[in-house]
Amino acid sequence: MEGAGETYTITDLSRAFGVTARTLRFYEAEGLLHPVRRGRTRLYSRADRARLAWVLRGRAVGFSLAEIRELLDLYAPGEARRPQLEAALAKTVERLAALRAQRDAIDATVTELEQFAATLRSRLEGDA
Amino acid sequence: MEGAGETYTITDLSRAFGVTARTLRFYEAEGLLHPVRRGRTRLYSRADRARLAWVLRGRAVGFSLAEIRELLDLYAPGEARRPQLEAALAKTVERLAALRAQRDAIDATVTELEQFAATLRSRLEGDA
DNA sequence: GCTGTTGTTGACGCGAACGTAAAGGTCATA
DNA sequence: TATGACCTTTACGTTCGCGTCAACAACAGC
Repeated sequence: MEGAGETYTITDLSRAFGVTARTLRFYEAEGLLHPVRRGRTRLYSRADRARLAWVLRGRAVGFSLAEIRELLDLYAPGEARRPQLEAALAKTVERLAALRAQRDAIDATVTELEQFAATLRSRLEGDA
Repeated sequence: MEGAGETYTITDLSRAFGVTARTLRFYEAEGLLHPVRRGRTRLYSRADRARLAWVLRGRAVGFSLAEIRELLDLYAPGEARRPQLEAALAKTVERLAALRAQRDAIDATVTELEQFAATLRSRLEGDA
């Protein structure tokens, strides 16, 4: 019974998520992560791990780091007054709409690529 | 009965698609569009229009311009020999897999954001 | 004590996707 | 003819998301 849950070094996390240490330091500089320090070295908590997972998924779906930071800040209100809750809800709804639109665009592209693949296959067969 | 179908000026197209003329010239320099010239000024055909639509949708779903150019080139084979058809098919299948993965990531994020929105709403209601 | 591994903070570099002048051609219209 | 609208090329500037040294500290093992 030492402290409060596991901690991770920067290489632990970088390996676990397939990013470089540089990336993690950059994310910290951009306000996306806030690891504590033991001396000078960074110690990442499980909360930091979860935040990182969020960051990477956000990035994968096309959010900019600035947008991701916004969303993360909405997630960690601390003390949340009504107008801020409303603002958070509004922004969240906004993001949802954008994400759904993006998914629709992807679906449309997938459909077209599937058709293209089908014509390619038929041309290959007819050539056999 | 003049020529072969409508043509568009650079501002026609930029307005129609909500991009700047600079963007269209840039896409041409990158080999994504190939408008003909009347004198020095660019004339875009309906085929160019369709290509542009493809480019913008590709960009919206996260493709780089280089990837988009690849796909466009696959679409316009001219004379297609078997190994090139096979290569085109392979790349297309690859893109499809990537797109489906991205869509899944988006779905997961949408789900989480919906839950977050729900908790925000309940906190706002309980506060009423 | 030396080497190696892992960590740190700058600071400069880079590719992608354009933005933004700068300097000028062409055409219509007043 | 000159004023403006629209087009051109050339070329440097900018933002984002890191990569890549450089120079140093801290600790482990031989």
